[in-house]
Amino acid sequence: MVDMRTVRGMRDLMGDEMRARNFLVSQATRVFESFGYEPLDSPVMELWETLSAKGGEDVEAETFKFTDKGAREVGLRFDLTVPLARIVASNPHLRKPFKRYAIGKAWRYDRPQAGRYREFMQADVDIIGAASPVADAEVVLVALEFLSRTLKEKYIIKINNRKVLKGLTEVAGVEDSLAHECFRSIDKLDKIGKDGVLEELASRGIPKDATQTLLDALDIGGSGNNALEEFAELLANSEVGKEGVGELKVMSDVFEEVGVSDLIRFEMSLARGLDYYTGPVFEGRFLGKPKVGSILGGGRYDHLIEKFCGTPTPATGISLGIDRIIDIIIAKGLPDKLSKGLDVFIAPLRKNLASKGMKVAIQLIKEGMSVEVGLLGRSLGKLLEYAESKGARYTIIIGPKDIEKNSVSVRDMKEKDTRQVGIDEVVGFFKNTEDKLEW
RNA sequence: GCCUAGGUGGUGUAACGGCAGCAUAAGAGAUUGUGGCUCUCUUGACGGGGGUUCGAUUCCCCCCCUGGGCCCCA
Repeated sequence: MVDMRTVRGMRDLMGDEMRARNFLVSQATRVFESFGYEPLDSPVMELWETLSAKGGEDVEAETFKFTDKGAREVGLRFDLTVPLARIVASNPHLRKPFKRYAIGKAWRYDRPQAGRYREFMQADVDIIGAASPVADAEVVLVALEFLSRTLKEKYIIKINNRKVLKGLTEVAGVEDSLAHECFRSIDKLDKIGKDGVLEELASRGIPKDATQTLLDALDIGGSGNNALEEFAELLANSEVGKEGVGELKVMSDVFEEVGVSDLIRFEMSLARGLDYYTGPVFEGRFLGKPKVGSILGGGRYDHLIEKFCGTPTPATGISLGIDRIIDIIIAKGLPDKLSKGLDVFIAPLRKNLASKGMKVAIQLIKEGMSVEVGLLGRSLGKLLEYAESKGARYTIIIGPKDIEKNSVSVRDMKEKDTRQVGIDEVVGFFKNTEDKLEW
């Protein structure tokens, strides 16, 4: 027997899970196109040199990296942003702003846990060449629109700014060399609480007189401009801090105007990944039952493209974690319309009547209906049972007696009512009952 | 990579150092033209490898996988 397991951390998507993913991908595509983003795809594999451009030893540890048969060092992409940066850098004449979306798989050599897979799908929008925080606000609005159509409730997007965090360390008197250690600790607030952060800060060598300022800052947060006023107050003596707050203010004004402020929280404890972001950062959370970690993340990365081509290029973007959202949607129970079954099942009662069945099926399919023809030559009872299990609204029975009369039997599976319909009038029959078919 | 709890048919579970049982799903039939009930039958499991033992699914060790935590989350 062949070993039939999947590779660690990777999964097959069947039935409802795949229906959920198709739904999410189609919704994401629709939303992205609505906002004027252009589709883009790129190889799942990149040269190792490209993937490592972001720097950091951790990248290597968490990448599927190997040597191909031509002795090239390659790896599976760990996000959709690095490939984008490569493409933008190698196409310097793209008209700006370049707004593109990409939906595809990425791979990370992580330890698998609930909601954390080694192969997962991301849906990404990015804006290249726009330095204004309005661009940052836009990608957040794209994500909000997607969430309102899919999860509908119980979600929030947290926002902060790397410049605000930098300012915070200045105000608190933390050395630059410890700044990243510091961010890493306070980012864990949700997970380990204030006391935990305090311990973390101490163990990472943050001076005691600095920790009080940092801890107080963790309380700052909320929706709308009021929270930002507190940010500004705290960072009054930091130029970079004030700059960061100013950017958030621009974003906040957009959210106020659009009327989505209650879905946004500005939080000083949000840091996200290191090295990579230069300005606003975002993270989305689902507040309901299955805890799956962040469901989206993103931010501004104004220096990444420069690393490839030397040309300073502002950029911002956001990534939706499709696999985690699949898990949420499955747990919530799939909406009926996603699991909607067949419009019509066709039950030939003799094998030699299958061709008649196919003929009728094709006619209905051309009308846009979903139709399946029974292929196993089972008894009528079994065929009806199967039709029911596939959610068929109607079953068309084709047996010798029907053919004698040049007709078929159309059974309404809900009403359990069967009537004779001429074999050439089937399409017309369903056109007239079209309003009954709730598509 | 580290710590920790687990792993029995597709799914959910039971038992035991000595025949691995139940439920459900799936397939066939009772019923070769009108389903969902019922009845009968069938298929299908001890994650893998080593050790202790007359005998291991059970006890021990290693590995793999899953969940939780840590590290990390580009």
